[in-house]
Amino acid sequence: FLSKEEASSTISSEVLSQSEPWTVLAHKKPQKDWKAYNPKTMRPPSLPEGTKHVKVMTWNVNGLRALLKLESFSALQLAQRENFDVLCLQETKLQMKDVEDIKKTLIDGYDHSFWSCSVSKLGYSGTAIISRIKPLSVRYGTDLSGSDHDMEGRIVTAEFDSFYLINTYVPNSGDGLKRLSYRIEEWDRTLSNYIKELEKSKPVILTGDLNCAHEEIDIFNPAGNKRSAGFTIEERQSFGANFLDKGLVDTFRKQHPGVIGYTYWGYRHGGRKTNKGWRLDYFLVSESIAANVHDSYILPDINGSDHCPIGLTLKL
Amino acid sequence: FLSKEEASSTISSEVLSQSEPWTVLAHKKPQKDWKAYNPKTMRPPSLPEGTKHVKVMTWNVNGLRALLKLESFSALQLAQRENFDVLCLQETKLQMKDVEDIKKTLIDGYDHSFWSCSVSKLGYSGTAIISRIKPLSVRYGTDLSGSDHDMEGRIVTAEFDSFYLINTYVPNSGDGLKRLSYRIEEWDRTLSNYIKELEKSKPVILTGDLNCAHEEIDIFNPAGNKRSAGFTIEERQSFGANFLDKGLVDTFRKQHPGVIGYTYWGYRHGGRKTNKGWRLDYFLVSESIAANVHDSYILPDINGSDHCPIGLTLKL
DNA sequence: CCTTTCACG
DNA sequence: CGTGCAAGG
Repeated sequence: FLSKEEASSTISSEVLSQSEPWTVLAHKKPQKDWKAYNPKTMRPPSLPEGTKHVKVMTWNVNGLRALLKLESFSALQLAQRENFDVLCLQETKLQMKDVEDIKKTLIDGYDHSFWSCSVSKLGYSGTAIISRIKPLSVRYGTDLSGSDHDMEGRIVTAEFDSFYLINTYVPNSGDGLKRLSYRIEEWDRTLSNYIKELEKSKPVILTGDLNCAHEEIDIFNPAGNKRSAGFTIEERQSFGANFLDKGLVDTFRKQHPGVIGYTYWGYRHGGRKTNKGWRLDYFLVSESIAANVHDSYILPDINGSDHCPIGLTLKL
Repeated sequence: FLSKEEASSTISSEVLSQSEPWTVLAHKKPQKDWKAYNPKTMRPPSLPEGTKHVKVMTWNVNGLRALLKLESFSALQLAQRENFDVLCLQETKLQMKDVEDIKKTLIDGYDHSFWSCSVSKLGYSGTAIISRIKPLSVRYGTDLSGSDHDMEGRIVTAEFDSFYLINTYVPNSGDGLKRLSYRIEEWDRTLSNYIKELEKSKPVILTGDLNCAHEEIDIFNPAGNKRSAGFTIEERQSFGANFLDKGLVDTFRKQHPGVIGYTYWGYRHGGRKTNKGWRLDYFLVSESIAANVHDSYILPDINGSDHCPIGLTLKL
């Protein structure tokens, strides 16, 4: 993973030029005038040389150790291709005891990494921020007083010069929506309040697996998933009320209105092949920096997890 | 598994001519004048055409579904090569719900199969007898009255014209020998009594994973395993008292005195490569038919489990 | 080491 | 379907 040994290897065409799932129609009957997202045609040209900017990527890896075992995947290639400054991970499924070994595999340059692991359930959840820029400060959990009440390793915040970067893995509402009320009344509200506190000093970038497809355009089968975790009306309204209405901008949607861009395809029904996907992973940014977003993009061709990575280029 | 589709395929040299683990010395300092078993040189010539006989094989497969997934293994090839009449399996790790699907994969000719599955712990233990001869009767468990008290699917008996075939997976005494007293006082004694009852009507063949290396010759490191499950003095004495002293003959040992022939190599320390093995799998037969044994043999070159199959050719 | 179940997604 | 755990051997 970001391995030093492979630092001189070239980018493998096997990994980087896959089949193009985003060309598959999102639904048998595409509604209205929606178009499918295509990163090859819909990404803006690179920023002019010398423009000050930061590149952040975020990825729910669904088990980091399993991802690193795949020969088909080299995070080094990802780093070389995307040249990101900061990488946010969710569902690392690491235990604290694994972290030191994983750190050893990071390539040179990404020397600052911050790992939050579940202490209540081993090998569950887990988030991380890996950066080549040293953050001014790092916080685990949402408790501004400093004591960490996030027992499931779901949130890490890194403070940089001009923004806070919050990386979170929002709790899934679960089978039978058993955890729906916790998700909304505890998690979403607490997170929303935490963001408002941080925004008092600096703009915020909220990223990660927010575990909600906000609108019908964000899911392949809206009608059939009205009571599915991640697309209940409760979660969608909470997403609006706690994040968008509080002044965070959904950067992908702002840049690509009417564009279908999924970031998750369940393993269960071979969803990636048929593009039966969901958009669950986001970059939300404070309104004050929304105009600085140069590109909010999706990399649907990166395999190795049921989610794909997404990226944000922000002019500084 | 014994698949119909492959019925016309030839025996793959990949599977059948492996490296020859039996040529590896059993121990750095082989004791006395023990020799390593070599199936290529130590098996008698085939019986003359037309000699009435039965071929029985037995194998602890350590999870039948996993074995069947291996491309390296085709039970058809085993059937073609060994031409067995009856196959006894242990540690199938099947649930009753799996059995019908597994039966469909049996090749033509082996039309009679009898499956015992653990009902107390799913995916644990489990035995089966697969036969091309239809048995006169079949019994699950050791209760002669017929009701089955074997909750762990450890024993199936098939009655044939001239013998009973008992296939068993003897309980492991466990880490810390937690189950040693159950193993000896309950299992071995009950099994011994059951055999004596059956012998009143017909001779008995007892086969399977008896989970005991009887003598020092039957284990690679006797000194280091005196308190290991399967080589405790209690289990070894029980093996002698309950089976050998009661008139059962250890057919491999009778045919091959002073020969090291292991049937199990733990996965944990790559034991198969270094031949750090145990002889845990047996054919014990009633004295009255011991002279009919033509060959009691081991097939150490068959992979796919931590045990290898063993076979018995019995003249009728 | 390897295969099972189980929880979770 | 796939990851990671835990028990069993």
